This record gives sequence, C-alpha cells and structure tokens, in this order.
Amino acid sequence: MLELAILGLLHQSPMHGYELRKQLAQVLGGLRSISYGSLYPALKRLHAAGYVVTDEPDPRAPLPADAPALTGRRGKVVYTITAEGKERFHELVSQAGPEAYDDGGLFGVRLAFFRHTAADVRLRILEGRRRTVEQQREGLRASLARTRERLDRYTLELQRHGLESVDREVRWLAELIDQELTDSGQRRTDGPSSGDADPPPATTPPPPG
Amino acid sequence: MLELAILGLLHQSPMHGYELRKQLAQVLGGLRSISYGSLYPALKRLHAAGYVVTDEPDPRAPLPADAPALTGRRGKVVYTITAEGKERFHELVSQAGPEAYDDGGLFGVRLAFFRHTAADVRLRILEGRRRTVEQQREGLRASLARTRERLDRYTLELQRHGLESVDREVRWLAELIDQELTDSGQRRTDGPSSGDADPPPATTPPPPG
DNA sequence: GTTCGATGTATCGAGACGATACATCGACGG
DNA sequence: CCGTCGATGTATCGTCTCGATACATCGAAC
Repeated sequence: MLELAILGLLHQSPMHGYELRKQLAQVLGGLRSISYGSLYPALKRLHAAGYVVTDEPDPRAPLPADAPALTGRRGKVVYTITAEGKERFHELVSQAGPEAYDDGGLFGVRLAFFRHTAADVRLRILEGRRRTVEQQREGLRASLARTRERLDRYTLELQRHGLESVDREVRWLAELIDQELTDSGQRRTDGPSSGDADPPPATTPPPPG
Repeated sequence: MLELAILGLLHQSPMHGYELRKQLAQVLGGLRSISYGSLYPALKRLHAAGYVVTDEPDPRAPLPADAPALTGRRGKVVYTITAEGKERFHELVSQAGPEAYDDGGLFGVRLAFFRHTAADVRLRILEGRRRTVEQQREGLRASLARTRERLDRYTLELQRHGLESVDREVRWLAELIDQELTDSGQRRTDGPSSGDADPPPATTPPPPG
C-alpha cells in the first residue's frame, strides 16, 4: 500500500523522506498517518527493486572524521522515481481487482491518485468498492437485527454508529459513480470542469450504445 | 487492545478461541475483525500471565500415535478467566488516560464494555475522545482550507468525506455525553431504563453541587 | 460412504507501528 | 557569543497484527 503512495508522490516530484511523510499524511486524509518505521523500510524496498534512486551514493556512511570540512553534506537523501518506478506505478494504478478496493486504506490511496487512472478502471474500482461496502452493511444490519435485544445501550450505540458510517460511505460512493457516468456521458459535448485532473489517460470506454 | 476485549468476553463465560473470534467480530462492530494470527498469540500471552487458564494440561501435545483411541480428545481448548484476569480487566476498564481514547480501535472496545466501567470514568473517556476527535477535525479543516485550491476532485472528495465522518463522530460523542449527564442527573428520581446495563459499579460522582 | 462446509487449533513470513536515538539547522534571547 | 529550543531529517528496534495456510474433526447431505 505504501508502495503505491510513495511512487505516486514521487511521480510528481523528488522528495526527502520527511517531506514524503508529511505529504502522505495529507493525502491520506490526516487521519491515517504513516510512521518512519514503515516509511524507511518501504523506501529501502523500492530502492532495492530499482523503482527509486537516491542522490547520495551511500547514505549510510557517517563520514568518520575524514572529510568534516564539507559543509553541505549531512545525510539528506532525495528520492527520485525511475522509469521502472513510473511503469510500476501505472501498473499498480491500473489494477481493478478486489485487491484494489477490499481494503479501505488501500482504496483511499487509490482514490487519491485517481487522476492517473483510466476512466473505465476508475468506474470498476468504485463499483467494486460499493459492492464490498454494501455487503458489509448488510452483514452489519443482519447482525444488529439479530442481536439488538441482547445488547446494552453502549454496544447498541456503537453498532448503530458503525452502521450509519458504512451507510454514508455507500451513498458517497454512489455519488462518485454518478459523477463518473455523467462525465463520461458528456465527454464530447463539454470540456472538463473541476480541478487539475489530467486529460484522461485514454482507455475511456466508448459512450453507452 | 485484544487483551481487554478477550478478558471482557471471558468475563461473561468461558469460551473456545473460535467462539471468541466470532463474538469479538460482533462486538467490534463487524468491520474490525480479528485474525487467528493475533488471537492465539494473545491468548498465549494471557495464559502465560496467569489471566486465563485452559482445561487442557498442554494443548500443544499432538498425542503422537500414542492414544489415538481416545475419541473425544481433539485439541479443543476452553479458556476461562482467573481471579487475576478479572482484576486485570477491571484495572484496564478503569483507566481514563489518553491511552483509553486516543486510538479509535481501543476506544471502541472500551465503549463495548462500558457497562463494566464506573460512571465518572465513562464520562472522562467520552470527553477525552471528543477532544481528540475535535482536534483531528480542526486539523483536517485547516489542511483542507489551506490546500483546497491545489487538490483535484478525487482528493477533495476524499478529504471532504473524511472530514464529514470525523464531524459525525464528534456529534455522536456529544450525544453520548449528554445522555451520561442526563442519566447521572436523574439518578435517584427515576429507575434506569434501557438494556441490561449492570447496576452502575458505584464510584458515581456526587450529583453536581 | 464420501464429499462438503462449519468448527477448531495453530504457525509462518511480511510488514506496520510507536518509541527512540541521533544529527543539523535557524531563530531567539541572555 | 553561547545555549537551547523546535523544526527538519535519517534510521533502527522490539512488539504486534495481519493474511495465508496447514491440519484435524464433525455433522449432514447426497
């Protein structure tokens, strides 16, 4: 999951780990943050896989009193995405299977980089996510109906609030899907409207008919 | 976190790991489930600490072709809470510090066992949680206001939905707090109403005055 | 009588987390 | 001129959780 997020951010511009973490927290909605204990190992993996390069030959060497005169040198490492990394990113961003939406966290990251995702893939992911969450909702509803008598007030409130959250997510997804359909419907009659979304990376499905 | 949940369930009746997992999923609201990879190690820890006992002398011994004739014996393990376990549970359930509400998951578990928690602790936890979530909300609001121009439609929607969720949680918590206050206010004029909540485990703060 | 799904215990490797250590930097005040 | 404070910055450690998986038993359905 981190892999996608990091590549996505580096896709825009090279960055330090520190900056990466801040942007990540921002993209993830401020709730989901990311710890260094996850970030640096992830960067190491990406580096080992050749998806990113660093501007320092070996960031590990602590320059052991050999060249202390060098002012600028103090371990800062800028990570830059490679061609392979970009390829990998587009590969990840084009996956439309259950792995893309079954987990809420990953889905969030996917959504955050939707402007790099083809329109048909976007639609399939949104609909998959909706199915998943709808099933959650039904399970929750059933469980609540079955046990509502035996539950004390607090557990009941907890379940009720959880159910409402899931319900809201379903409605939210429905809105997003509607927007997608509307957009792709009026694709040629009207220029795109909001934000800085890329000109859709092609692969747009033919308008219904 | 698991520790509290497991002890809380075993507090009601002894159980198998399997059953424990199902009940856990139910209590946790159906969204947050728990995997065996967490459950069994947790049980092992609790067993090592003396908080639970098993009905099998050593569940590890696979009876290696020694006594295969024994029909009933097939590794089922029933876990029962001990006196130390109950003590530990009440200790955990009485903590009112930030650790009780800063993490949403743990807070959910705490809420699920609120009927074992003293009224004043309940109130402090609810208010602590509200503060935490309110701060999250403000951070989110500020971040959204600061960056709303630069965000594409999808990221914007993501943030908006996240903010709304947090906002809803704040309102929900406010309702719960109101109920707590109302209840403790009319404590002697009216019998308790809903669910099977235990008669409050004492430690009720004296009515305001 | 056998195949199937629920029940049931258990471990493995991958990876995420919080805490923490360490180092540099600019700014602020004594 | 010095100290220290908070932001920036890299990195690791131990602990925990997860998903996947293996294995075994059981009742019922076919």
